[in-house]
Amino acid sequence: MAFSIGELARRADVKVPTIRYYEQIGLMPETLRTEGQQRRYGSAAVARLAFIRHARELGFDIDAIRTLLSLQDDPDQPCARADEIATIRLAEVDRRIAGLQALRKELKKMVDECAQGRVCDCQVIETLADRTHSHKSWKEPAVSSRG
Amino acid sequence: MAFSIGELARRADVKVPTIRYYEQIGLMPETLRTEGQQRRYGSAAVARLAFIRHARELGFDIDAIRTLLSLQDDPDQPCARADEIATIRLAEVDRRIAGLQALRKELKKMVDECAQGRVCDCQVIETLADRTHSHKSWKEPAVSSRG
DNA sequence: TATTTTCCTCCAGTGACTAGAGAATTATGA
DNA sequence: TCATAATTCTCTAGTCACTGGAGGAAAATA
Repeated sequence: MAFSIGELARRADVKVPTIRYYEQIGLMPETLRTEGQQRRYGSAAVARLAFIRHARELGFDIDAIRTLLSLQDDPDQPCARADEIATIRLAEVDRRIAGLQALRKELKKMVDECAQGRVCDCQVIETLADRTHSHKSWKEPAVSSRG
Repeated sequence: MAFSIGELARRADVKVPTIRYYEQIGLMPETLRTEGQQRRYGSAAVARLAFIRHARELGFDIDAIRTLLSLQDDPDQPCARADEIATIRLAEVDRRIAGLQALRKELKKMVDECAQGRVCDCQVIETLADRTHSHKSWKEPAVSSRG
């Protein structure tokens, strides 16, 4: 019932530096320390961290999670605010899916039509260079490559 | 046929500091300057910037775009490399769409089932707190809020 | 000419981590 | 009990692709 940051990391499936980062920005509370200043956690920390992780997976940003956590910490409030956050996020996800599907179509066309010849006739390059293409205001966020 | 950075920004629909940033990282070449050191561009710059912008919209990262641009600059090479980049990106997009659709389903369920009561019975909070939920390895990148 | 607009460089900040240095602490095996 | 190995500590800096501001100079307009 008092385990290390590494153990917490394993149990909640979150990296160790990420836990320290969450503590630093106030998402995770400061916790007990050993005499040697090492952090020790209990099961509540696992639950909270799992909550955060899950919310991150669902694409909520830290600020939204902060609100969600404060709601969870004070469970007698009406949940309209939590619902609102989730609803906003849902609309965002819908927009994103639509954008990605348009993107997919274009990429597919590019790849399919590439004649595997010289660059001068390459459809991939052609398509990208085509300024007559309709520009949507939608923008995809950067992709973080992870192993 | 020699316009300012602001005009280029308008023509390619890219912000002014972004153009300077692209020059700094070598995506856009250094360009002519006036006596007073102000940048001047021609139509080639518009085309190149539009190419970059379009590629970014399609979710290519800067490194991929660098490769694509070097291919475009040297159009006698085989286009297998460009095709490969686009193919990799297509697979990535497919994965992303699948992930977002799972996410969407979960969010929808959360919102639909929220009884608009107290937080203690809120489905949104419940779902997020539920550690029995199956954790996928897929992770959505952070959302940049833009106006 | 006077004013306004646009431009310049440089530096710092964003979000959500991730990685590394260098030292201290804890756990394990003989 | 001690040596060693694994883990942890703090602190700093780096990632990506920009974005914004300060303070000043140049260009465009009235």
